[in-house]
Amino acid sequence: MTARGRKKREAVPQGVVGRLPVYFRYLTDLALMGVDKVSSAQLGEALDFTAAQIRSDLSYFGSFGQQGYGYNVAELLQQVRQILGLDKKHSIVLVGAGNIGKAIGSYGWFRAEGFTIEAIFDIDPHLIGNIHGGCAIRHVDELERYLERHPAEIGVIATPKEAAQAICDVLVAGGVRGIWNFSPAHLDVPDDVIVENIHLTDSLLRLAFRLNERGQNDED
Amino acid sequence: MTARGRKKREAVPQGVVGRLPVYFRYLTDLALMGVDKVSSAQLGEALDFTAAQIRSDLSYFGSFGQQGYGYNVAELLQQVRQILGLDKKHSIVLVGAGNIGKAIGSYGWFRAEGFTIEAIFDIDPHLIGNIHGGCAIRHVDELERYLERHPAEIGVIATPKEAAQAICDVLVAGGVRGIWNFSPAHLDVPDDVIVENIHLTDSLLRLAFRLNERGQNDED
DNA sequence: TAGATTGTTAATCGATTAACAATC
DNA sequence: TAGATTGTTAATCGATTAACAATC
Repeated sequence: MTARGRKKREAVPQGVVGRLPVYFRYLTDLALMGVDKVSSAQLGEALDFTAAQIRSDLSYFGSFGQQGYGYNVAELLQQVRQILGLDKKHSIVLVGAGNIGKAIGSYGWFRAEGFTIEAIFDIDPHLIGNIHGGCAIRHVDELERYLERHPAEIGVIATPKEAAQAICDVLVAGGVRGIWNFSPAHLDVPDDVIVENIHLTDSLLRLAFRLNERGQNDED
Repeated sequence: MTARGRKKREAVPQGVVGRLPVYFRYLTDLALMGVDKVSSAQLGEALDFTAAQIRSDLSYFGSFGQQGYGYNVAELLQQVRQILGLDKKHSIVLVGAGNIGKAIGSYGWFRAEGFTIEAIFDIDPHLIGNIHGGCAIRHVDELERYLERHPAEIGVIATPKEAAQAICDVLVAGGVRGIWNFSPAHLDVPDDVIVENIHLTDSLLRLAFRLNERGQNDED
């Protein structure tokens, strides 16, 4: 196989998918700092992974390095961008204009990486019409009709738990292919829709557990 | 060993820790719905885990079920609460009063589960003195002195990336035992401090990858 | 060339699952 | 009691790591 080619077609393991964004973040930093080469050993050192794991992860997607040299930062970054799908544009509709919704709507990084928030919806009549990041807030009742005319790739759910599944159903019926879920609800979707969860409460509970666990063991 | 006893002392695997909050969330729902018994098979069905995995996870901490019956919901919930450390109070200082900080400060669930936000800090002079969830916002320059007088268990970092490591260092020097990090920075901390990250950008990139991956394979 | 580092294979490690004796 | 379901052991599966031939 020639270098750069896409390789295996088996689903990429969870762990690899989890590490790709970490590589992306760090390579972006290196590029910004003007570093132009990096070895798997150096990457591993900086990110607390083994060098073997990094090489193994990257080899899922092709051969991006050179023996005796390592990886060219700019080139590897470009490859990781492509692997992540950042060479394409991504359209987003955002449901829920509370604090979380506002945080997402105003985070410039997304736009810089090709994610565009096309529309924002909320149920609160007081918010309707407000402009947020160049986007007028519409009433959530219009979501269904909006999606008929303006298909979107990603739906963001930043609503209370109670509303989440119903909104999810509307988004899926409206044709979104991925859901970014900030509510603590466990969403039911068809197999061909991808759900990525940000469960704040779960995260805090994991922290609480680790703190508690440490406390338990210190008692010995 | 008698039932309910704590068992092994090896560090609990990542995967188990990740699932505990899911069990907790679902058991809370069941209890609220007035369900009083549940089997590992039923839990597995609802949560997309195998029954064996659930029994295996729980057995890290003790024996909470009864052969031929299953688990008493209220009792198991109580046990999981204790395992997660929710029977104790947790004090929090929050740094960064932007949208994310506001979202955390105003989320009632935390308080209900024993997490108390003791103080909020920001660098913006315009925000200082504002009251948020019963908490006045202080200038971040006061953080160090504040922690000397009021030790806290958890520090939340909801600042821009650039400020994150410096704030983290102050929090750690001030004695916090855990960091809940919302910035995209990779934080360096001593071994005895626990970091739990919420990397929004990584999460969106994982979603983008899965969408892109599906697209690639559909082309065949 | 000599030194360095890749991509990959084989060995290891750990986590998940299947199976079942124990027993409510 | 008969039926059901636990907690745990052994088998399986998958992911990580170590090692090294290939080669820049």
